[in-house]
Amino acid sequence: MNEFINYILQFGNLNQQQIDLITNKAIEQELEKESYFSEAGKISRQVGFIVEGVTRVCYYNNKGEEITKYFIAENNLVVDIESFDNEICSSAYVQAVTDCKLIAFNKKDWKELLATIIGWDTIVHRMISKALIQKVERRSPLVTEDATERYLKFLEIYPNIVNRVPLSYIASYLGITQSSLSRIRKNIR
Amino acid sequence: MNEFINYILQFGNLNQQQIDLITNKAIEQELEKESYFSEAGKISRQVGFIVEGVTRVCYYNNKGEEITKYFIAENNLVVDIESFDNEICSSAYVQAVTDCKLIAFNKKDWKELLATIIGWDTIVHRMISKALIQKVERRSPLVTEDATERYLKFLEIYPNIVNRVPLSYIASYLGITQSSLSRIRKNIR
DNA sequence: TTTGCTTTTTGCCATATGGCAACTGATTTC
DNA sequence: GAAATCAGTTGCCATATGGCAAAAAGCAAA
Repeated sequence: MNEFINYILQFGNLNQQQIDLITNKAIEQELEKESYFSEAGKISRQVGFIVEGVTRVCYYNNKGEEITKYFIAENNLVVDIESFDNEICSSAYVQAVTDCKLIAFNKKDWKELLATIIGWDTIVHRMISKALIQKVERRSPLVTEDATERYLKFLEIYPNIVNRVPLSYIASYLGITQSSLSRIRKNIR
Repeated sequence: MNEFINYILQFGNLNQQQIDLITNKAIEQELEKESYFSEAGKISRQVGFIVEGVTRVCYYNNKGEEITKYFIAENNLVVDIESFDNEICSSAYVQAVTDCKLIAFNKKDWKELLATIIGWDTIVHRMISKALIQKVERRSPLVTEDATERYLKFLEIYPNIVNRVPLSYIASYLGITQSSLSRIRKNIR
């Protein structure tokens, strides 16, 4: 739980009482490898924070290929914000890539906290904005770079997850085939 | 100005008095083709809304190539939110691709509005979030598709700007060379 | 119209990546 | 320990895209 408190305090100040309110609503949750935190076609009803493990957001393109849109590892929020906020169906899956431990809030509690704690909405907006900006900044450069550079960039951005996720997931994140990625890795060493 | 009012009212309600407050702070501004709304290395100090014209956000990669990160056309906010909010230097240019008319707010006025108008902060957060989500959703699929599909997707997303921007900008947006894009266009017809 | 300038198209060849299938190596299951 | 399974690697060849330079087309100024 400390990790989460530290995380949110990066974005604004809260007193102990407020922190306790938040902590009381938090549900510790385990997510088994391969299982889903939220699914395409359903409305996302939880906000999560990853304490341990790696997840990914993925979807299927019109050729039926599974595409990894991004990875989310420890100490990050995990929420399909568009689905959660607007109560519309999600278009992507959030899947545990390894066994995960998370802290989660259901929608009712989350709303209650927003209504109760002065300044919590600002903190939330900052957290969400930062996460969204990060997604753009990470994904965008991939479009214009060749496969090797993309992979190197992936290593920079996610230094701790290369050895924890299947090659095929990384390949689909980078927009190349698994074979190509395998060859690229050989050439880098 | 009406376009802007309609735009913000999509994200929440405001009474006439509040709208007037906003309108009074708004500065109508023209931006000549090729000139910059904000520049890399500087802190962005304005929030803009495009009434007419097309802009793009671009930067230079480590090979010195100019990359178009995205286009922003009429009826959209234009702001480097990370730079504006956190007062850090921007890493990208916002450039007029055609002559533009915009409505702009300087930082002081913008802050004043946020402090004065109840609910304005929520509206702003919604506008920004939506814009950010849109950026992710538009840019992300490009990574995994081939050049022709990217171009078709570009046409869908930006139906009204193909003929208003140089081919080279579109090519750099799609992460392909201008020659390739030219050939792709030939094949599509 | 002519001239000059910019943008777009095209040709030629090189190279990166894809597609597919076989192979290897590690891990699990019986 | 043998067999099955799964993830990753490799080989072979096809194809898309890049790099570069020249040609063509479009556009604006004189």
